[in-house]
Amino acid sequence: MSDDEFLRHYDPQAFDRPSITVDLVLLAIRGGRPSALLLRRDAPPQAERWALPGGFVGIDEDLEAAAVRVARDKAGIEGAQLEQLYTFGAVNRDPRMRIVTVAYLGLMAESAFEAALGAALQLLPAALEIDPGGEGFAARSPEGEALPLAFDHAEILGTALMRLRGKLDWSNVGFSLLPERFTLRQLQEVHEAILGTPLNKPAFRRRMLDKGWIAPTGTREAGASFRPAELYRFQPNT
Amino acid sequence: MSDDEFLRHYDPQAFDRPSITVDLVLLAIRGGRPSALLLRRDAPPQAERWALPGGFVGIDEDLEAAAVRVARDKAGIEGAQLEQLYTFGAVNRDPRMRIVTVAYLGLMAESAFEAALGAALQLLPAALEIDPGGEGFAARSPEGEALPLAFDHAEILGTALMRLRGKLDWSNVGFSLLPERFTLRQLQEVHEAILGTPLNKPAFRRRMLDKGWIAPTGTREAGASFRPAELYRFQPNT
DNA sequence: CTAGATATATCCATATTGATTATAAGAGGC
DNA sequence: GCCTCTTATAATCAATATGGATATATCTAG
Repeated sequence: MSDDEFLRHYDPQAFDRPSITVDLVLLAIRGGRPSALLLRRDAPPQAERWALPGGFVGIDEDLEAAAVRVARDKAGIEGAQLEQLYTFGAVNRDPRMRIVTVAYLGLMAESAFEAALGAALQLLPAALEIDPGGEGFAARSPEGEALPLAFDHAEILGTALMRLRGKLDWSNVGFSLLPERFTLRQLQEVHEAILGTPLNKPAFRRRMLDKGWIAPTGTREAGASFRPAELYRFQPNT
Repeated sequence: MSDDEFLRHYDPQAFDRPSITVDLVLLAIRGGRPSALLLRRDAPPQAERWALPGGFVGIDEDLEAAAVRVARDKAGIEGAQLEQLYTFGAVNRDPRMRIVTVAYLGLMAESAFEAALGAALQLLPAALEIDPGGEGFAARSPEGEALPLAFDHAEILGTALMRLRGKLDWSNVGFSLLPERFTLRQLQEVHEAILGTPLNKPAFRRRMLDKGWIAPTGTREAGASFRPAELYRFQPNT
């Protein structure tokens, strides 16, 4: 069934007010690149395109509660830390009917990302390649194919990447993408993946330590064939 | 009619999906303080409390179009420059029914603010006194009385002030609050009003000029009984 | 022409940043 | 046990940005 055929059987005037959904941008740094969890649509409209996990907001459900529920039901993620991103409400963003969606951004460590992939087999990890020039990006499958995105989800993902870059050096978003204990090099790699540019190592160390956000744990990374680095943990500012 | 009495005649289950509204935070710097345009509610619920201008989003209306329409119809502001602020959707934020509201932020020069006050007589200019400590604020009438705010509109206004502070030194929000041509001292006063702290004058001048955002016009301010200052205009970065 | 007020420019001490170089600490080969 | 390799961590220096103070310029009012 094509999009056109589907729409012929759909009554867009069935309701007189917009529906409200939440859509989730669930991100981790995977192999040095920001990556999002996407679902392949198997029914029209936009069949075979890739979409963000989402769902309708219940009449007695807070927006954030709906987002947490979608994270659990569609991505197998329990107790996700979600932040409201932006609300998308263009009239024709969904061909079926008027839907306003509140996008949420969830950040997780690579291990949680892999766990979600294992728990919900329909999920695909899409690497988001940031254009060197600046604004745009491309979503690619693990095999390197460009992924066509459904509806306005490319715009939502782009907004998420911009938000991430903007908050990087004054908020704790960097730590949300790392395990509880991490080395300074891992932290720097996360920053570099988000910014898309290499950073100066000593200056980065100094800035991070001076901010007072991280505390050494006294333990060191294991399994390296060279000098192991100190493990730090995130410590909200006093 | 009290709120309780009103609610007894209201059926909160009349509809099965949330309604969507836009609420507008219309700000200017007035007499050295951030000030917002508010409307006094004359009917329950929350009668006699002060509310942000707002309205329902039409089924065939983009979110931003609805915000522009509300700015025109309820505040007499034509062609407002509005930026989406945040979406508030707590289940009980409105006692009548489930309403999700998308808040928009509009900045204007003091002259446009005064013009709006003259055009829509129901509007009240509320000065927003930022608590010295940090987060909170108080809304005061021109006579200095504390204004009780309706629904969650205090939270919305607080979010607007935080957004304004956050964007101040890397975006053009400062210029949106000034007339087309302005002196460096006016620009500094706007920044000080938003931050709530005095700023170093030579350092402020240097930073603003170095950013390349402003260009001298060659004309000078008039009517001063002392040396007139150069008038600058905003020039988006090349 | 002078006084008063404010704009604008200059100067210096200090903090921050980019970049390079030096030292420390572990693993593994011999 | 010692050497080498690799990376972590520290130290150093120059360049830049910032806070604060002072000096100079330019207007109005009288």
